[in-house]
Amino acid sequence: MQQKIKTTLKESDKIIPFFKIVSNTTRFKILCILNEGEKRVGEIQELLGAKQSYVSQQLRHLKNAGYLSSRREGTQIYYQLIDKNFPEILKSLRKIILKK
Amino acid sequence: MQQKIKTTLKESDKIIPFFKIVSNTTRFKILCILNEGEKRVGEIQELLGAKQSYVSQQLRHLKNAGYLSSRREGTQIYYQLIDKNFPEILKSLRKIILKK
DNA sequence: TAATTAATTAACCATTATATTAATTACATC
DNA sequence: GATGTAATTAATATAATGGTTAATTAATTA
Repeated sequence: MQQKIKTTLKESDKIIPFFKIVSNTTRFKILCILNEGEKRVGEIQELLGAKQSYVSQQLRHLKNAGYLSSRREGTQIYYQLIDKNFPEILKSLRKIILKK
Repeated sequence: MQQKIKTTLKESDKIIPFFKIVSNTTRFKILCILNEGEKRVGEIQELLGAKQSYVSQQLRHLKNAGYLSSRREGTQIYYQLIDKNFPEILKSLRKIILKK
């Protein structure tokens, strides 16, 4: 059993970075929004009711962490979710925490 | 679809507090340790290799948030997990993130 | 090429989180 | 009641986050 604990503690290094990313409200919501499909920065900003510059900062953060990719179209930039785990995790957490 | 996003954004208030708790390495590890069964503060401290006072602070934090309960036995205090969701969430995340 | 729009980046400040050290409480034993 | 041990609490210093405003880049259009 003590061995089982040690194994779990080692694994935590792979799980905690995910928690650090999604423990920020804005970042978590961005992931939820993009989980429904690609969006422009302006659309995300509008849905969140947040400052554009702050949304942009968090988008960059999420992109650097490997959760998002982006493409430019004229003056607008579209972001999309590239993480394979997030949709599954969200689905699973909704089921457990919200009983849905 | 836009409606679906709004629903998810509202729900996030119920999910994010969990992330804030477990995004701290010490707190997450404490939950993992206690997931295997009740433990004394000293045992937890030893498994983590952390300062006793810091472990104690995080135990209080987790207790205040409703994740733990405690009982005294002589000079020692035993903590145990009372959250029903955590074990299930951990199991689920291990499966998704670690493919186990 | 000046003006406009969309988005990013930089600079900054307030708040919160992390972690340490010192002081305190609570119990047990001599 | 003095001593020792286990744990908590208080006080504090430092690092990290959250969030704002202002400046900058990049593309578009008059």
